[in-house]
Amino acid sequence: MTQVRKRRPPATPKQAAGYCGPVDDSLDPVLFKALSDPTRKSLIACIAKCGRGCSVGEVAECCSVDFSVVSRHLALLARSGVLEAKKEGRTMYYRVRYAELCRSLRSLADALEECCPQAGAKGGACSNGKCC
Amino acid sequence: MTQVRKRRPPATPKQAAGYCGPVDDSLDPVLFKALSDPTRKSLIACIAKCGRGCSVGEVAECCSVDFSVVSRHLALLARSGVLEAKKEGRTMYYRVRYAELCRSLRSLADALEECCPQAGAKGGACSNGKCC
DNA sequence: TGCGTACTTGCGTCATGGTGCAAGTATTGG
DNA sequence: CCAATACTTGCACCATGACGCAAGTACGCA
Repeated sequence: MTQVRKRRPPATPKQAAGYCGPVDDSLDPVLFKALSDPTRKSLIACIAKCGRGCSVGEVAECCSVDFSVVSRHLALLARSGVLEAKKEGRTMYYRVRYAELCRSLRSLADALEECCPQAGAKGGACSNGKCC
Repeated sequence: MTQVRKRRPPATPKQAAGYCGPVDDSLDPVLFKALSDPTRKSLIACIAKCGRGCSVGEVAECCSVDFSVVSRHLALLARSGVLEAKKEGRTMYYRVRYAELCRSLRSLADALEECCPQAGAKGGACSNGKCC
C-alpha cells in the first residue's frame, strides 16, 4: 500500500531539452487548443463554409451564444493563427487562413509518419530500455 | 492529391441543426482537446519518438509531473483515439495510433481546402448576406 | 456635433481541467 | 499466502476558461 512511491525522476539532459523528434516541432498546443472548443468549431465551420471574410455580426447569427462571446472567440482564433482579421471601417472581417492551417495539420501528419515504425522506417529511435 | 471527397449533403435537416459543410465532419473538438495540453504533447512526442509501445513508467521518466498524472493523461489520450492501450501482465503499453491520427489530420486539411475559394472553387456557398 | 452601428472589454459567476498526494486494485514472483 | 511491482482512482486545491451582462470604444453619417 504505502509503497515508496518513486519520487520525481531526476532530470536528464534530454529532459531538460525536452526535444523529442519532429513531432515536437509540429504539435502546437496553442493551435489545437483553439480548435478544441465546440463553439469555436461552429464558428470556424461557419466562416469556412461561407468561403469569404465574415463580420462578427454575421457569424454571431450562426450560433446561440452572446455577441460578445463570438467576438472574443474570433479574436482568440485570430491570435492562434486559425483566422485572419481585417478591419474595414467599423466592421471586422474574419477569414480562415486555409493555407497556413492546412500546412500545420499536414506537417504534423508528416512528422507522425516519420516516427511510425511501419511507414517511416526510422522508428524505434530509442532502444535503451527507457523511453526518450 | 485530388482524392474523391464526400460531397456536402445538400439541404438536410442537419443543416438547420448547425451543419456547416465538411469541416463540421472533420473537426473533432475531443481530438484537438487531447492535443492541446503541453504535458500531453510531450508524452505523445516521447512515445512517437520511441516508435514502439511504451509503459506508463517509461513515459513518466520523460517528464517532471507525477506518475499518476502521466497515467491519467495516457488514459485520456487513449480515450480520445490518439493512443492505443494494450495490457501485458501488469504493464500497460501505449502506442501512437499513427494511421488513424494522420487520417484525421489530413481529413480536416482536405475539408478546409474544399471550402477554400482559391483551391476548392466551391467556396462562397452562402451569398444570402448572412453567414450560414 | 450628435447619434446609431459594430465591435471590444471589464467584471462576476460557474464549470472544467491539470496537479500532487495517498490509498486502492491488479498481477507476478517467491 | 505474502510482498513487491505497475498502474489506477479518490480527493482536495487551484488555475484556466467559457459565458452573459453592461459599459466602453471606434467609426461612419447626417
